[in-house]
Amino acid sequence: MTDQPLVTILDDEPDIRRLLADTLEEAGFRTLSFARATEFEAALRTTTPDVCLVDLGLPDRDGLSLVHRLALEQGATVIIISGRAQVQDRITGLELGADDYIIKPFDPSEVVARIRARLRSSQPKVQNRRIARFNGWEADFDAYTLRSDDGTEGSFSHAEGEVLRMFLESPRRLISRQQMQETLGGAAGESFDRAMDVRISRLRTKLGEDPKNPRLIKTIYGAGYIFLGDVAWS
Amino acid sequence: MTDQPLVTILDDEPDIRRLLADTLEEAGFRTLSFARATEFEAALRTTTPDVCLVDLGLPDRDGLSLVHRLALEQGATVIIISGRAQVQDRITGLELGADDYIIKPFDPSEVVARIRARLRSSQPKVQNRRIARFNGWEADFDAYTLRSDDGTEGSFSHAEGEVLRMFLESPRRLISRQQMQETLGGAAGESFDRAMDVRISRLRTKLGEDPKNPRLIKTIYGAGYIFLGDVAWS
DNA sequence: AGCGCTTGTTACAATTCGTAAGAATTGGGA
DNA sequence: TCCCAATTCTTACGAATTGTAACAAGCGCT
Repeated sequence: MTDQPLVTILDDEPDIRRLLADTLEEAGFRTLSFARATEFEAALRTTTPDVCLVDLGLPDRDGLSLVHRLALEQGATVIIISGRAQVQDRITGLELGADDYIIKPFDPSEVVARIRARLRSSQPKVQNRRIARFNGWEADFDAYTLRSDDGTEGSFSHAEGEVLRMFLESPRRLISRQQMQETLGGAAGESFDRAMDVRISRLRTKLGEDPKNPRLIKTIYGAGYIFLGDVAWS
Repeated sequence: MTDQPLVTILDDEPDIRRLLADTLEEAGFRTLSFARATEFEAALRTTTPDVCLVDLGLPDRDGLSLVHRLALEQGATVIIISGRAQVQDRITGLELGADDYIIKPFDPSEVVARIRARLRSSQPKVQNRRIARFNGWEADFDAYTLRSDDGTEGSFSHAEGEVLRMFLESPRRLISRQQMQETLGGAAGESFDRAMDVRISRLRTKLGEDPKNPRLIKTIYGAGYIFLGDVAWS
């Protein structure tokens, strides 16, 4: 799959084959179409498709046993396309090893989307770091680090991170004290609200805020806090 | 994961939650149910579900952005359950990273079958992968050796390897102390062992970590540990 | 038994974080 | 404008959590 992914189409109706092939190629896939299972199986000996679309109810073979062999024994990714819409049909199809089950009549765009979903899940999952950039700062919520554009690098604790995350998730929006306590798990502690202040105070210090004139975390007297900043998550 | 797969259910309707939980548990899954996205996200910091069922149209958050963060950024397996049956809804859901899209009203048995299909496709990762490379290190779990790119070569013990493997199998994920005790055979209800700390301390030493500023194994006070590193198994 | 390696336990140092207390700030009314 | 009470900020301290060195127990090998 170094190039474009290869999708095979196995269906006895020429119209369906053509519709699928056109849509998929337009979406950037290579396709190979087959009308009969025997042809398809012959081709499998020389090619390894990334996804196999298989129509059930083929004339020359029991579709389900084909799916079973393909999926469970050969480890291929199989999507069933079938006119049989009963729940029981879908369940047996999936239990025989199919990765998805699409009902006719289908929307070609949805087929594309479902193929992409399958390809995605077979890719090695690269976990992105949860990083937020704002006003000259970069907060890494996996590494618990806070880097400034001027080079200073520090770290924040878990409790500080919870507060910072709340701010960064809803910038330029008033966050009431009570709201904070609820989301930050202060279920039992009644005097937890003082702790909140301390967390914010410590966070302000780490962000280099001027106590007289905070630019990022502003206090709204009697209402809560508001975080001013242009946040971009990545 | 070693035990039965864990499925999380996020839906604001209690009846749906109960229906899904009952069916899934009867089918042999462990389940965790949540009514609101914030609770669910809080739990995600300490647990790693195998499959997440997410209802769109939650009151307290935009469901699609949640799916996006879950699926593409955190690499979770997400199945959307939604009352919105339009093709376009399904396509956007899938393109945002969902692995499947089930329409309400659904048949619980089909949900089970689709969950199984997802688990099946993520199975091959538990194969004979015994060598991991990460951030200039190479850990061989057959030879119990640890090689660094700069040439130094050492070995690690079985106990150290257990911890290291846990980290390498879920990088950038918070691993709670309790979770470690459970998977590493420690009996529950035991007086809290400091043994885990010592294992980690020794592992840190072997990885050449700076005690003041660990780069790979970070401690989250009151929560657990997190392993930062780009892991590639072979 | 003797040796080396691994692993758990203990003890003490370091860090985190809530609480308390007093200082500072805000907003409304005299 | 000035004053006062409510609210918020900051600092210090202590309990809980975690790091790590030192010691001891267990195991395999010769």
